[in-house]
Amino acid sequence: MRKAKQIFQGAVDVFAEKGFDRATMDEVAERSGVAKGTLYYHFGGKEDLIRFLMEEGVGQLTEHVEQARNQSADPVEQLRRAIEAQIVFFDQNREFCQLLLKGVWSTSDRQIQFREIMQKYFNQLQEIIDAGIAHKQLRAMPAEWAAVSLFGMVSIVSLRVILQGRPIDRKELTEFLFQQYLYGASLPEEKQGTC
Amino acid sequence: MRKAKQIFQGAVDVFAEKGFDRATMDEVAERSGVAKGTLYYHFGGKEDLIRFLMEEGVGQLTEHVEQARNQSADPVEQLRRAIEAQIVFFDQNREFCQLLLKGVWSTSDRQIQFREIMQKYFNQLQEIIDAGIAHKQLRAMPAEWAAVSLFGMVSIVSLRVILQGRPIDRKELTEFLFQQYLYGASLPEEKQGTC
Amino acid sequence: MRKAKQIFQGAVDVFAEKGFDRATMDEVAERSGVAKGTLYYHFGGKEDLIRFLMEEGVGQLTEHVEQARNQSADPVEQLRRAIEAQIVFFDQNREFCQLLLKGVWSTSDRQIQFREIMQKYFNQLQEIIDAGIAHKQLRAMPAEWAAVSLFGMVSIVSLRVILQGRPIDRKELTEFLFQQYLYGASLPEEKQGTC
Amino acid sequence: MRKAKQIFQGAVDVFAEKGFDRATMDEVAERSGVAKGTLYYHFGGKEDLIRFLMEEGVGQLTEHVEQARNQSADPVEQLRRAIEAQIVFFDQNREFCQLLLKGVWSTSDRQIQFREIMQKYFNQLQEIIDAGIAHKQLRAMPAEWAAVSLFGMVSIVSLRVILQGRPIDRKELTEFLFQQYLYGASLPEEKQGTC
DNA sequence: CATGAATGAGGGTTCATTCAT
DNA sequence: GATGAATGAACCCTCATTCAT
Repeated sequence: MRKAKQIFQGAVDVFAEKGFDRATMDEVAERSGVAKGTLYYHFGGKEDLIRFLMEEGVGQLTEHVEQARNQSADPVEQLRRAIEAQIVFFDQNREFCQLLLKGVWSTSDRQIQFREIMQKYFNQLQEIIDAGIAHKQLRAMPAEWAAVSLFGMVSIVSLRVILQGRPIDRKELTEFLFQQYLYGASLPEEKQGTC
Repeated sequence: MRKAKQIFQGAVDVFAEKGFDRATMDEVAERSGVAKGTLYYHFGGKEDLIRFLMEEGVGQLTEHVEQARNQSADPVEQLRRAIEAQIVFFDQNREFCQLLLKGVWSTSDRQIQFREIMQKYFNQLQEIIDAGIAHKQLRAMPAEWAAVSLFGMVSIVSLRVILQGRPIDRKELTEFLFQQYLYGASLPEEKQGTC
Repeated sequence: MRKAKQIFQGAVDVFAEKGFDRATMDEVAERSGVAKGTLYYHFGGKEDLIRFLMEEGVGQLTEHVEQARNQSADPVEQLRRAIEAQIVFFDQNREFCQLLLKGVWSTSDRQIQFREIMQKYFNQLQEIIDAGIAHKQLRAMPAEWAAVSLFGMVSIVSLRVILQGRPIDRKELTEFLFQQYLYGASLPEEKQGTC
Repeated sequence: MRKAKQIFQGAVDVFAEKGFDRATMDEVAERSGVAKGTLYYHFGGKEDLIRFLMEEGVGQLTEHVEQARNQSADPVEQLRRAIEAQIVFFDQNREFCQLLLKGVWSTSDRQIQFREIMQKYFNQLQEIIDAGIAHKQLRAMPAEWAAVSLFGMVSIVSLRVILQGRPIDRKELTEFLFQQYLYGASLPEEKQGTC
């Protein structure tokens, strides 16, 4: 089982750097420190390896966010923690972050399985949003769109920062995205009226 | 020049369907209705063709949004029109929409040139946002993040709908995203205080 | 079309020498004097190439025997000519002869298609035998077995001689096999009784 | 020694089904119910295993025919019994039958060793034929060709029947082949003259 | 004796690119 | 301008063999 772990790490690195199609199994093997045959001893092939990577990674992300979320019962607070947890996870797993977003937009053969894999994660966000709506803390809106747009916002900005190679100021980014998502871009004063 | 147009269309289709790496020049030629040699007569090669596609497409998108934006002087109204224009453009150019988002996440070799290509578009969004901040209609925030997160939200949700194969209700989607982006997910009542 | 001919020749040589499975496409290309890619430009792949070879070769053999046979109306004479024609053909196409017999015994995936290909040839032999039986020149017997056993006798002995690298004495071998097939191994005297 | 027996059986099955080259040591191990390493503990390698299989099998066949033959002193009767014994053996060892015939036509590397292995068997047939000629029961003919053509006839027809998956009617097939080999395809009446 | 994880040379196939026509 | 036959580097994968346990 030692080698399987090595392969996982090496594969994430290579796939993140080169993309799924341009990455070669040769390079995965080399970067993992195992022989090419070993890849095929542990995984069925390239596509199988990719699927495993995505499932494993999204599983970890989901669990990570789940834990963060469960530390509060308040939907809005859960939202903040979920955003923060996603940012932290992406920051800690920069390669996987790239991998994930590549997977999301990948070829339609893979799109289907990725969509299934991602669904677990989206469902979790939807639960939070639905709870927020039920508690009258969030306005009524299509929960699916709301979840997807949240994911889009958070990940696209996170990745942008990651790709610039800069360290992420997690607090600052969380705060920005939380504010943005919850209260939007308009001036608070304006919203709160001229009483 | 007739052939070049054919190639453009065929290439967009094929690349959108298969992704940049899985699409073959053979298939591009076939779908374009030209011989393979002709591709190389008009374009330097695969990467050159891809770059041309992206520049051309993003140019069209930018121009499309630019026009929509210029119909109003009010930054907030410009924002609404920009969002709507992007949605309309994506809806009218579904293949290119997929292409664009694939390009964004593509291999780091291409990422650099794509980032440059996209910059024109982001700049435009930033201008609007900066103007909004200057006019005290939007709250102060990092304009780059604001632009990127807007783009992320709009495109990720648009693509999601497109991929589901459903027709887009442009008005409804625009309204949702505009509201979401400007006022966020929280209840308006709460924001507007208890006057 | 020039290259296709080259490939045919090279492929027959290599497959005959190494067998279908041990022969490599690399070697076929090299021996044909074309690049490896060219093989795949002209043929779908290894299996396709093999199938083409067999069909083409058996077609030629069948036609060759057909012509020889048609020079006489007498079934027994046709039989003699068919045997001779097969021996001549094998002697002239020693590589293909080996190929053919390898194909016959090959893996069950290929066995099916080979059996179909061979059927054309067997049918021809059966026709001759059936005619002989109808004309009371041959004894009544299951025509399929008779055809197959004829083919087995002729080819197995031919190949044995070919593999020993000796030149075939076509007349002598034809005579032996014709006598053997028609009158068997027993003494003519014995058969013709002690009148 | 238990394992060696298991391997023998599994190997015969797999090699007969897939052919020597397409069969893998993995599958032999699996079908034998032993670990892959065990194969290499008992046999030197794949080629060694193949050679062992062939020698063992041909040895059994030779012995089987030897016994049948020895039950009569008459060369012609010996011939009949030899044919029958070969058919019975093939029928009882269908997998080996396929294996044997695959081996005969195999790659020239193996052809040499197979030819040596088969020689024992051919020698036996030649002995019978030579005795028949000496006793004036068979006509004078090259004993090698006579033996090889006998083998070819019997085995090619036997395998044909086996591959069709039909049960062999041993008596009927023996009779046909014996008649065919001894008296040929021509009408007996014609042969026995018009006394 | 027996095992099975690990290996890496080698095979079939793909595909961007070239060039003679 | 346009073509398509030809190319060969590079890829994914297989499988006989080894060796530490």
